[in-house]
Amino acid sequence: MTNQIARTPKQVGDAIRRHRRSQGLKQKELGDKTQLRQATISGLEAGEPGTRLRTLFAVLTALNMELVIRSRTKASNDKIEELF
Amino acid sequence: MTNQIARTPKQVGDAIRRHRRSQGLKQKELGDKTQLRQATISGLEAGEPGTRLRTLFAVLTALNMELVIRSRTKASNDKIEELF
DNA sequence: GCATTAAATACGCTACAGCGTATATTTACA
DNA sequence: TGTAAATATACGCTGTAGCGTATTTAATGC
Repeated sequence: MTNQIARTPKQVGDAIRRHRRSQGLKQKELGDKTQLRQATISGLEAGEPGTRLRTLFAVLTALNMELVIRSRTKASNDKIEELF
Repeated sequence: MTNQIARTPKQVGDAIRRHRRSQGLKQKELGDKTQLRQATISGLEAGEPGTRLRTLFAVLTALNMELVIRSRTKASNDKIEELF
């Protein structure tokens, strides 16, 4: 499944890059959709911790993605999610 | 279940506030754990879109939380998660 | 290999997060 | 209802994200 756990900005960037590429988009094209520069997308995907939530959600929305916020104590749920 | 979907900074703030309170923590105490000011926690929980990922993850870590990044196309999964 | 396209990096600039400190406001409860 | 605790807000300051623009470096295809 395409669900990515993220505990660091780097992991957020990796997940976004995967999703962007799976949709056949270039950083520049994603930048056009979000009113952000190609350089800004680059920074987000690189996991720059100074990236703002405004930027993150602009990109998530453009990629039709969302976050789930949860406790780290999720062993049982994780196992069941493997079914998908 | 305590899983919160977030598509906006505001929803992130709401989820964090819920988790903080469920752990019996004050904003000041959470600030002490994360080296952030009580005012900064206040802003994050209010959903200020300029909040940095550095700040978000400092708080998520202190609260023993994590993010899941996924596609919005999750109807079937969502239903099954209701079992928990 | 070489050309082309994509991604990373650079520079000066403006905007604003987060800081320390302090106060105002709201919430809780005796 | 009054008072203490919790949260929101203010002010001046420093650091840095994101901007436009441009270039460098890396990846892709012929």
